[in-house]
Amino acid sequence: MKEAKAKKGSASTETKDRKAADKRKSLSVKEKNPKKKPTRAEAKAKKDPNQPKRPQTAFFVFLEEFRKTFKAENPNVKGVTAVGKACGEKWKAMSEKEKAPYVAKAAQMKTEYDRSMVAYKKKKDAAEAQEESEKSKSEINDDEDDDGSEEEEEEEDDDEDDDE
DNA sequence: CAGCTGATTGTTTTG
DNA sequence: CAAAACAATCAGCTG
Repeated sequence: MKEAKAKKGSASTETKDRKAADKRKSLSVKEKNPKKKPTRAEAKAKKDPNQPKRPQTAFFVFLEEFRKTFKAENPNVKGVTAVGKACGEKWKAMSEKEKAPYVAKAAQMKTEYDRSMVAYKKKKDAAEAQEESEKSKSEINDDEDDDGSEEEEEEEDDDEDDDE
């Protein structure tokens, strides 16, 4: 029943939000359209085992916790959609201050991701170099040795601004 | 039996 | 710069 696209009368609250939602869903995972060739598909095809996944956003961090709360009070909840919607509205209702801890957590995750990305980048760079250099042949050299060479350092400026 | 879908927003990614 | 994709989760449905 996916054809049931009838959105009926949009209950209440926001109504203009369905922009990237349907799109992303339509052609994201699973290639239904053989003609369509999403660019990412190629990258996915490779699916680098070392490529770190994207860091969860503050919303996701909040979502994880929210799910527990939501399910705790709504054990009858069935799918993720219910929580998603509820969380979405709640998230919007939350003040930045309340989101702050979640945002901070997300920022931390991003930092970790950044670190992983550097390591992955090095590997990737080496892999590409190897690919270009050696077209065919048996590679196989799996040893990790660090050689600090190029690293991107980011400075963190602490500026606290609190306003209510 | 096994795997995808759906829904939320935010960050990452690529063009 | 902007649009697209994907990040987690979980239960339900489909092949």
